[in-house]
Amino acid sequence: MANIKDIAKMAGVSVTTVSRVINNYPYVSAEKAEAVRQAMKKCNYQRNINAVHLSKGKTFLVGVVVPFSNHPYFGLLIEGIANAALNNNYKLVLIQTNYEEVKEIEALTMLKDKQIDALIICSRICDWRVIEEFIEYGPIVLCEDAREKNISSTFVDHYKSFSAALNYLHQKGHSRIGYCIGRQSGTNSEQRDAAYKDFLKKNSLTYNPDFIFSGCFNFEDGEKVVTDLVQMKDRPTALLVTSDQVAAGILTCCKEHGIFIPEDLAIMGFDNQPISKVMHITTLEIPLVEVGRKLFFQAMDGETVSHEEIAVELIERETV
Amino acid sequence: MANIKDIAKMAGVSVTTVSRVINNYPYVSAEKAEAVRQAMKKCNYQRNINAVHLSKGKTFLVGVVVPFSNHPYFGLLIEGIANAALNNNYKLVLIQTNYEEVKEIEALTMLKDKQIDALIICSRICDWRVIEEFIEYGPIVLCEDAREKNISSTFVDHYKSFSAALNYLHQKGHSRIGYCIGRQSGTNSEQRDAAYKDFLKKNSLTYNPDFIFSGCFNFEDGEKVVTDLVQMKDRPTALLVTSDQVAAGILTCCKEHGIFIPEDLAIMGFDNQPISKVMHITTLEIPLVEVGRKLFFQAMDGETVSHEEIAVELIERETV
DNA sequence: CTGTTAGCGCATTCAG
DNA sequence: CTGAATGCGCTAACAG
Repeated sequence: MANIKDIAKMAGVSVTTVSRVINNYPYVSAEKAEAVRQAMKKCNYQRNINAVHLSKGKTFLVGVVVPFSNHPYFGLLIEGIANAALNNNYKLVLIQTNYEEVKEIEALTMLKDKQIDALIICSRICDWRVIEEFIEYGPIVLCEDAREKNISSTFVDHYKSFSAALNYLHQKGHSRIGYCIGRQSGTNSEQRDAAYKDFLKKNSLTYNPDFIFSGCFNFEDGEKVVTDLVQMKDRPTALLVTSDQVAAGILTCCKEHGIFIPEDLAIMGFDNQPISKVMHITTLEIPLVEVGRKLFFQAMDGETVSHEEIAVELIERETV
Repeated sequence: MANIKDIAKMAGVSVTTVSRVINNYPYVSAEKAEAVRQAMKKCNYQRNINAVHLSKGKTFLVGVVVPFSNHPYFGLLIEGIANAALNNNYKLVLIQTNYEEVKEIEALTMLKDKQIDALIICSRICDWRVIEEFIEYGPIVLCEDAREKNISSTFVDHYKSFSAALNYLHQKGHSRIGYCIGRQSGTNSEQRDAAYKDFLKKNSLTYNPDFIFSGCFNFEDGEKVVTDLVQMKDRPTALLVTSDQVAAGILTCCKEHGIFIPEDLAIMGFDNQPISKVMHITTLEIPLVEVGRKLFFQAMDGETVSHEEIAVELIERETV
């Protein structure tokens, strides 16, 4: 395949001139520019982007770390990032970690390698100290409350929003409240658990470990929850479910087991995914696409560290 | 940041030797190797991957084109590709097209640019002729029946499987059968439509355009279908739904409208997504993760053109 | 086992 | 407005 030198030769100019027309620089005479364009067309010339990257020290690639890509929560986040990226001539490198630390380190290494210009971690698994070692190599952005840290983040204050949800449920008359969550570790989960425990304490309620269901990621995980629920003698009367998908699954399975919503069990979802609207699930809206967009722009602005808190909104429907 | 030359100088060897230890070549004396390793550690050396790429003419990046990433169908496909890729030291570049032709061309251009080593198109929007122009630049793999074409593909024969599903429904006593589909164009959709029309003809049934619902991608799209259904005087008695998500949405909304499944309406999904199991939806299983895996390996094997047909399996549950 | 040297393809001073 | 020369960081003949 033809390279810039070939084109230069063919057009009877220097490589510099070719480079200039490729990059739309001014100060090239019309005739030479035209000659170059002719030559390029004739050879079906395409510049080697790797050479550009090497030369410029930039790749226009941004890495995105997610545990799974086939999950609506991350799907929406990715969508937001992808759209912003594409509009800014950036491409996305998706790193699916399955929550394996090694994969996340691989992603970090890509930043160090300069294979990507910046890294967005949608859900962190590595310890903060290992992340820290990489910040000198390029912008790293987190989707969790990192106000204490010296890297940018876009996040919802899960302590605050979980508290709000809890209080909402309480004021609706519930005092036996449980919650469903994905993984138990992680900043977000820890914030929620803290909110939960503080809520309990404040209202002099006792902590019941059976009321906490972890490993709840997808619709189908709602089935396990209901299976457990059915076998409990003292069931919670309300459930805070950190994903609308799971809430939908619970709702569906409850119907099968004759558990009426919200009479027997109040359910509150999270995210305001489309499914929650169809199923009339009361939920806490999180504008994930917008979060993704913001994450991207923070990743682009490697200079300044900023922390954007995203407001959530309670959407009252029919499951509480 | 230190480069290979600095390390060479520091270790008192040549760059080649440094390169050799970096790449674990044999034939390097233990002492020199050790000296190099020391120097690398001391400088926290990291090789610039772009230089490697330029030098080798390879990027270990494979592009994946999907219309949306937050869709369970593509999510599963991506998962399969991503896992295979990661196990083979390849990274994934995700190109979300939203079914815009330009985006797909951008992806094709990345191949031409040599920014990616191969391209997997999970759902094609471009005309075949434009794809064709790019095959000289690197392996392009399609997830659709491309047996007539000179590029590799992994696919299910949608004509065959749709026919099988139709016959199954027919033999269950249905003759008023409709179907729900994502987009109407595209190889897969056309194959299905052909199967549908042939089925109708063979059984002397009349074609009713109202029985075809397009734009059905997600759970929430089931709502529209049911809204339409409710207003029809002569409803179909069975629906073939090309996505379990949509089937689940239809099922859920039907319940709300007092339409009993399968008595009033039989529903058959596609893919055998987890949600179909929870909701007991009869479906046609497509091993998407496996499809993704195969796509990746075809993309890697740029030499040979192969076509892998994937068998589907009918999973009988309770909605037919 | 080791080093020299010539690319990989392009961008970018710096003179003219 | 133009081009020669240099560098980006690394790999891979090739010669020893």
